[in-house]
Amino acid sequence: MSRAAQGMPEGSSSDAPLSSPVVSAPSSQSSKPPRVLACTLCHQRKVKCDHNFPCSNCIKSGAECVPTVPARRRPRRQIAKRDLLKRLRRYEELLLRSNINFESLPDSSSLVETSFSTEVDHGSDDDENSEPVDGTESPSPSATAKSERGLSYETKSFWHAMNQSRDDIENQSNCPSYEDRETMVKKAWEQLSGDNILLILGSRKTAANLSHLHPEPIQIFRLWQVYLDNVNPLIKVIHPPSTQGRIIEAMGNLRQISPPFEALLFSIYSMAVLSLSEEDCQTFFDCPREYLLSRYQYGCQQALLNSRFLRTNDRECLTSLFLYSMSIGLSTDPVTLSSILGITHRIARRIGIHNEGITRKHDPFEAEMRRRLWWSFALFDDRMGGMADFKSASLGPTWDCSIPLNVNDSDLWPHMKQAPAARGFSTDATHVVVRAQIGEFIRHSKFHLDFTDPSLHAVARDAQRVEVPDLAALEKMIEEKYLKFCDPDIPLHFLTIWMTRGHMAKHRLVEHYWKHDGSTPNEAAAEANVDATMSHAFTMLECDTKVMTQPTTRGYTWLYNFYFPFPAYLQIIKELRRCPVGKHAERAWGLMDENFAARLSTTSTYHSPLFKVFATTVLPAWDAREAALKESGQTLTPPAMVIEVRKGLVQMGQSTQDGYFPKGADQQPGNGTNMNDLGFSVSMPTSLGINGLLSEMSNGGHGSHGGTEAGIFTGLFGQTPPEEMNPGNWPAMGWGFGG
DNA sequence: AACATCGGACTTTCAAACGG
DNA sequence: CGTTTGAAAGTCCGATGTTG
Repeated sequence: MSRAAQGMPEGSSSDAPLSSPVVSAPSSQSSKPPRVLACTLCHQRKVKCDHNFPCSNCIKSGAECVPTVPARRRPRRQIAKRDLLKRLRRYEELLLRSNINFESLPDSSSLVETSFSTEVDHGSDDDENSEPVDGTESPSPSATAKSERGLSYETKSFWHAMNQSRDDIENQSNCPSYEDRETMVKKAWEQLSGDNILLILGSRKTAANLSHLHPEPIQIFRLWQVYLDNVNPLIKVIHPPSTQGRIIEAMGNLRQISPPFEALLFSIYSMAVLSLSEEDCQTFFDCPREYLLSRYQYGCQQALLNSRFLRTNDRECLTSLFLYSMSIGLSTDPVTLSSILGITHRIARRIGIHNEGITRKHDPFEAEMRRRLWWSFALFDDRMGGMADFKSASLGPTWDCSIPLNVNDSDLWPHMKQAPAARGFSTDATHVVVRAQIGEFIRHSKFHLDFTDPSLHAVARDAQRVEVPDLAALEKMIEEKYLKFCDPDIPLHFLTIWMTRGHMAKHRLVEHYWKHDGSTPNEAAAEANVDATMSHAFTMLECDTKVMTQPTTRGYTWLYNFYFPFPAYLQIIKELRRCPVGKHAERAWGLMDENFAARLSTTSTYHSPLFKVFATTVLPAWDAREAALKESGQTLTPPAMVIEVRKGLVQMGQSTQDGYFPKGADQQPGNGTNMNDLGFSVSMPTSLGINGLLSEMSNGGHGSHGGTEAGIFTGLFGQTPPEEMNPGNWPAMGWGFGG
């Protein structure tokens, strides 16, 4: 056995890899060739690595060869010294007891204490994320802030409470304070778990070098520009003026980026690619969109692992996790995504970005970025929760994070002393502020809570702002305070105007269902109900079509792919089945046809279970209309939507004569479908197709009905045989559609 | 038989201690 | 400030287990 060769990086000399060599001693200025570490897989498997990239082992096993970055060297442990001194003191005691004379060390007991403190200091040595506790971990008790509504949402500190009752004896001793103990306990947990807790995105013992996954500098800049154009205006979780310089700096040395910032970079790339079309990706990057997306999402995963994101206190790391979650949103199912968002939610709450009391302890810039992140997260989480039939998503009354300020990016700067005043006109942040305003109302509203968690009514009552008593008042306020200042010629403003109006219509529709459970006193009232619901549904479709057909807002559709207006379709189809040639029919078919053309007609695939559900919802309504008109001797040309849908069914190998609900249509295991291709926005396993669509209905708007109606629709359809999905049966199945 | 896992012997690195 | 020390980091052999 040639042990002499062990530990020698054999590939480190002439045959060093062309890319991704890892320098283990960056501080060294010597001309020594950089040390190349074994790749993560060889390291983990404890086998000889040839130090090439990719290495022969990885090539052989078909694994991705990920170079290792050297672990941060931990300071030496002081514990041995402490043990020695402790032991020495014990032996001295024994000598004393045995009446043996000896020369004692001067005050060895104090030395023990000293070294104990030293040990505490070194306890957290290796945690890259153990950045200074910035007030987020253990809020000072004196600062238990009351929110502007008089309610305190900040929790008491158990450790501090213990400290309050500390007796004098303990005060006099050299015992660490309870706050110190809290830190010690936390650090001990970190030491105990090491890096083996990285269970979510995989686990590895060593950090990976990701420099080879970054695009070329010019492409980094292009992706950043795409992010600024398409993504940032809709969520505002990154502050461009202060981030751009850091990106340029990072481009200079991609190997020295801090893990959280690297995660942020990859999340920016991922979101930028998400917002681009296939053609754009080919034109700008000469690569398939799918390839770019998975490459940068993989980079983001690895960077998050390097950042130890599960233990992070870093707002930017959390931002990366949020953006990463969004970027996978269109290619995974809502249940999985909702679970991942659950982790994000837990981290966010641990950091305290939902809590105004904690947020206000930060400088105005950081506080504002925390609010923007929380609101974007809460709205998205709520949307995904709704689609996953998870009723207790983020949008509830149990937190007090303020609405982001309506300010321009140039009004904010890191370490600013005074928070900027909100502008009285439209700004860079208007879109997110309007979304938050609606979310703020919805999360306290009775109809929302009745559909999510009625036990929170008392909390909502205490916190509800009186100045916005109902949806009509909210709509008026939003129109006058924000939309009035929007210029429809500016794409973002155009989007803000029409999406807001569409979402308001959706909330009115939901509220209507909540108020009117189907029992109407007379014919006239029933007619008025139908008129109202149809009017809301029409508005939803009109607004959605406006946005989806506007070429200048094409870059923004990535977000609104999550919001297919299925509630409108269901409401309209239900009414058309009831009354195929009624007063609403003409307009209804026209609007659905236009919306279908804007949302779905470009699809080339008809193999989705969601398409089947859509088809089997629409076609019976058209057949009913045809039959009714035939009776009166009229003939009709079917709208393009009906022709397309029929064509799609034929392509699927299903004849309409076989019935609209082919056997097992929704029961094929593992038949995942990317609904983005259909404009439905999510990919989901077949078995989730119906619920997903239903939650689309439940949540077709603003992401404000987390789990609201989803459960109701699931209750209606979740376990029912396909035949019972006939919209004609809806009213009989427990939920009042007003019929 | 081929491949994967992992204990542990061994080497390398470098922060801290030491000594002049 | 150069040298020494020794703990931490890194390498990978070879025994053993698993799989096809």
